[in-house]
Amino acid sequence: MENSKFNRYTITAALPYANGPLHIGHLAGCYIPSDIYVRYLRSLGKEVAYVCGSDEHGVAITIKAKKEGITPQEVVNRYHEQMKKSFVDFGISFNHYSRTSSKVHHETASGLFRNLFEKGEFLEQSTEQYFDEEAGQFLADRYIEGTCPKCGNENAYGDQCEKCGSSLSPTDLINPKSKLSGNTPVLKETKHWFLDLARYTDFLKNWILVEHQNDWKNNVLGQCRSWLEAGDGLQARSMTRDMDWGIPVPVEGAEGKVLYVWFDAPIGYISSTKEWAAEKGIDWEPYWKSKDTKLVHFIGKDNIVFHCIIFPAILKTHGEFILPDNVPANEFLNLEGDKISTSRNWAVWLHEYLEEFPDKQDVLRYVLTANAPETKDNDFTWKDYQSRNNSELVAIFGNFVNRAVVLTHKFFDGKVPQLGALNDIDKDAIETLKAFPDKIAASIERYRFREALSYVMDFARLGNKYLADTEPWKTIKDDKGRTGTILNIALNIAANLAIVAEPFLPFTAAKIYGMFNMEGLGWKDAGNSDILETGISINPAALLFDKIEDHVVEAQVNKLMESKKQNELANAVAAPMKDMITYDDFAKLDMRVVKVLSAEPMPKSKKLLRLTVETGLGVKTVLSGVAEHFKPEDLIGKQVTMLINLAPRKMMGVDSEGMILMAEDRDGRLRLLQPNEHTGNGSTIS
RNA sequence: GGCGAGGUAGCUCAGAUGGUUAGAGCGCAGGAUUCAUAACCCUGAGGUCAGGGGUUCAACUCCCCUCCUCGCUACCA
Repeated sequence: MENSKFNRYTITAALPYANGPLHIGHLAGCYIPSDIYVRYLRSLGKEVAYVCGSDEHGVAITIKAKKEGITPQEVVNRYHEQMKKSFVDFGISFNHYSRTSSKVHHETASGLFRNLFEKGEFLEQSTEQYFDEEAGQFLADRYIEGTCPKCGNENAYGDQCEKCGSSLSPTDLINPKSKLSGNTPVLKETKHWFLDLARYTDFLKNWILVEHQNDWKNNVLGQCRSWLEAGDGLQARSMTRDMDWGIPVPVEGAEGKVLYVWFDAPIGYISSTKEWAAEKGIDWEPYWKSKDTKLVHFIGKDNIVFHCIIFPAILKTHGEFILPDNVPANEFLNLEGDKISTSRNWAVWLHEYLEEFPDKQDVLRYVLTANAPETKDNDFTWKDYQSRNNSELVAIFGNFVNRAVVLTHKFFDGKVPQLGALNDIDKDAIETLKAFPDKIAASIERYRFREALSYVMDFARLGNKYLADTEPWKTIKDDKGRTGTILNIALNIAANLAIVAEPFLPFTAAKIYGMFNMEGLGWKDAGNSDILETGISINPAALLFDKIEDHVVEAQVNKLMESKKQNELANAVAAPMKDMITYDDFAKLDMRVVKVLSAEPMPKSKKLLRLTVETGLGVKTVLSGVAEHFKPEDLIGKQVTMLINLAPRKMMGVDSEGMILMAEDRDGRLRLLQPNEHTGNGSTIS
């Protein structure tokens, strides 16, 4: 929407989850884009509240705490401080960085819940959940472990199996065990409060798919469409959980229950704004309730549903709040071709980066912006990092500023020389200079930061070209006045460059401001060719960027390869032995050697093959999830091992009458188990 | 399989509402230059715009089908 109708801005960046340090994916996903946007707005002189904070609730944190033998509060305290420091270190310029364990946030979130509750917005539903009788509490999905019904992994969680990636519900698990006591949990009834999202479907469809069809990003609209237009519509979502870590549900009869972390997290933006306003002694409400406030949520694509569907539904229902004008979600950043992963240590950690690349925050900011995953997943590679540093930041940007300053010191004693008569080259350069700020601004306002940044580089190129065309090192020999004119213009290009680069490269801009003794300048000054007054002294040139040598990035790649090796080593440990069983348990299994008669892909399935086998007791049909490992012709005619007395199970409309046994390698590859010589079909195995 | 997002020069990516010889940066090859961190500046070579149909005077851009990648979702008894 047009900015002219807005008098203030509330800009939010996704609350980072306080269970680990920050990495480059976090920066690229939402903190750098939001920071660029905010710095630009401030440069324009706009009123901005840029808020964020640590997301400290949720089960994952309680599990981590338990594992380390400390309290959840101790876990979040550790990461809250570390993340907060990383943001400061990288120049992410929040007005306020809060945390969801704060008092203000507890009050705000329960207040909002209470408001919806009193309006009768929640559906109260009782469901059966696993309960640990010894610990006396209901178990979150993640607190239940058991055997994955799909791959047999004994350590699958109640919500998903990390080995085969299936998403599960706790009742799917075989032999569920409580992670609290190790006991088998029992099913017990529990009551929860659900937000009936289906009621907002029409409103959301109109608001997102009609009103914002032209100004929201494609990937965001697509995700919303897939939720809003799904066959069975929006499902009611429980806004409460049985847990003791979080914000207590402020309703009678809700003892031992807390607000769902995704209910309370976005409200953290409001709480953070409140804290900031209170410190500043101003009213927070206009930032969330005035129609002339522009609210923008910067997030990663994993958060789209919460920020475009659930949170707006909550705000809308409350009635007093404004809705986001835009939710410019980024896609994901990969690292050297692989998905970034905290648990696999496949990441570039911000705190480590700064230790190894001190004072190079802007280089990372630059690379992550130039290659930001704005429209699709992108890959960060150290080679690209090096190349962008050396051939763009050093060779174009840094080099230009350095040339202008060095020449000025060489020929004019470090004082801005006087502007004389202008020729066509000068006039063209000044014209081009005037046009850049608007061009860059237009891209920023459309959330196209990589494009905006490329214009900033073009601006630096203009400076280099101007020097190459005018050749002041030649004119100095017989025309000092002309040389002065050239350098005056070149220095003013550099000064302008600092202003438009500031949102992207704040540390570098500050260095240039320091070199030129510039103060109090903003976007409104950009485009003028007389920012630097004649006669003022500028400081000696200091290099803005340094070349990065091959061995430096090679070391980084090696470091990553090392963690990959460590992971393989960790995975190389064979799965632990299952519980002891008796011979009788074993004897119940009827395993046979069978021969595959036919095999064909199951229509409409990626993973299933439909096999018919001769069991010696007749032909049986088996559906086997091996289509990604074997072609039908790899199996036909082969003898394999089969469990034949497994109860039939219908899949995709076909009864599967047993299970083909496979060996699974640690890399997930499957192998057939075959007798070493031909054996009669139906031979027993014991 | 369903839904969503992508598949454009060696690499990373741009290409509103369809319209002249499809663009940029990097890399590469020539040239020019020496103020500058051998950097800058100029020129050039590279693409049947995943593939196949269709609509149109005209399609990278619209429609249909197929293939590939990624995300969510279902199916590994």
